[in-house]
Amino acid sequence: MYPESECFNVAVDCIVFGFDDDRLQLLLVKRRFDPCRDCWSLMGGFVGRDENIDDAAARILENLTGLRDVYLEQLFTYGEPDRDPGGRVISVAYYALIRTDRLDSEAGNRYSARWFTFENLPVLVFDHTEMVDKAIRRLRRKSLIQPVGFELLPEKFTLTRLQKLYEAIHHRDLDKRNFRKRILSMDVLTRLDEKDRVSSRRGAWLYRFDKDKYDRLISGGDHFEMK
Amino acid sequence: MYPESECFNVAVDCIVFGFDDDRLQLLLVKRRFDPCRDCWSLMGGFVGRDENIDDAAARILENLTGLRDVYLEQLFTYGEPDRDPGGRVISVAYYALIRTDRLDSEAGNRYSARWFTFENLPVLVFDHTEMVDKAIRRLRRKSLIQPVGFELLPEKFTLTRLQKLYEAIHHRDLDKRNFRKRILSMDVLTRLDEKDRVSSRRGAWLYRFDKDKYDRLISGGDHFEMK
DNA sequence: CTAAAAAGGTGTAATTAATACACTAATAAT
DNA sequence: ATTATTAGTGTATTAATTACACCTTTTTAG
Repeated sequence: MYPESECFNVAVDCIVFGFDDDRLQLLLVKRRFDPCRDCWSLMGGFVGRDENIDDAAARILENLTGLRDVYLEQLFTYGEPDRDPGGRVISVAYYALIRTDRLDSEAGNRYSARWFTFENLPVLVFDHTEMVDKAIRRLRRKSLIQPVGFELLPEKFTLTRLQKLYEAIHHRDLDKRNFRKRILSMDVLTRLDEKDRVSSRRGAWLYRFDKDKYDRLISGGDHFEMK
Repeated sequence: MYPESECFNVAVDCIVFGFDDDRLQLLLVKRRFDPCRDCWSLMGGFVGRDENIDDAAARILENLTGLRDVYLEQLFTYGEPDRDPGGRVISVAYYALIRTDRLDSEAGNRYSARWFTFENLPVLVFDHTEMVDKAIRRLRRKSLIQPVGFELLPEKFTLTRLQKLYEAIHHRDLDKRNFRKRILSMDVLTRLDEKDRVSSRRGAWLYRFDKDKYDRLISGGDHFEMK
């Protein structure tokens, strides 16, 4: 500890994205303590004494969702002196991409967690709306150049569903043929010998993201790119 | 202050980019205190009690360079528990783009500051090399989609010099005609009635970046893009 | 049993953007 | 007057992106 220097509470806040009902969703909790008790908020918590910040984010997320090994990326650090009326807290925001089908709803209940679509976001405490805003912009950019979208889908998915995901993230319609042409031409998916018959009478092929193929793409000097 | 929570020293480290001699340069300081006294390091300092983190970065940068109103962008927060052997410090890294011609060399001397090219970087303390690495990647990406490059040039510059800057940032040669075509087609530069005769017998037109034109470009729904 | 409904799946032509490329112009120094 | 040096300019080729429409498969309802 450098004694001549000031000392701050450091927290982590998690922007938790999910994909359900063909919409991008956000998992929010109701604060259980003052200030702003009962307001909607991002899931957060304090960093521990000897804890790495990434680990703190993962711990807090596991607490909320019951999930480990989730895609988690540091977003930005918020440090306005008066951002939290309860005292000065410097907060490192992370965003997470989770598969809603894996969610442990038990865990969520403890925190009165609820999914919200982006069209329906409630007012959030402090600067959390700003955090969400930055997170969605980051996700949009990132999803174009890295295969992060798959983190939001179940292991097996149809191309239509993948397209709906990109449409939800970017909030615009895509052409079916061009979309398929592009994603298939990169050769990062494996088609399974299995069809999904839930959303279609005819049945649609199921695919999974193939990390090995992706690694080969990259080491060949190419990029993942979904413009 | 949330008393149940831990408390951390929070610092800021600045990755300071300059452009001189047709090369991208980095301003480093020699640490004047332990641990790692006399090692090369990024310029850093602690955040003050009621100080906004951006302001802390600006203060530290002004201390080093004598410059205000410098382009400064938060990069990433580093919080490994043992990243600083002198004690746990969470550091918010910023990168700055400065015009080397405006630099107050007096200020720099106080910190034994020196410019280094990227081919010649010394070993840096702690995780500072990682910070630099992230900063250059961010600058590369950012310079393609926002007009941040101009922050590294004097007010007035020739197109050749602007091209050299992009070449230095991206570390690859660009085609002169294609480069000019592109930058001029966006109409964000104003050509002055003035020529630079330092680097050429014939003289080259001087230009300046025109914020108004840029704003018009953006509000017209277009983007700055130097692919 | 056949018609209708609903999603799956496919290819090509037109347009636009990116790239490659080489000479003349102006001026200062010799 | 010649040479050396950087400035400045346009076009043709190639590659990438976009726009666009029909047939297939299967279930359900009449």
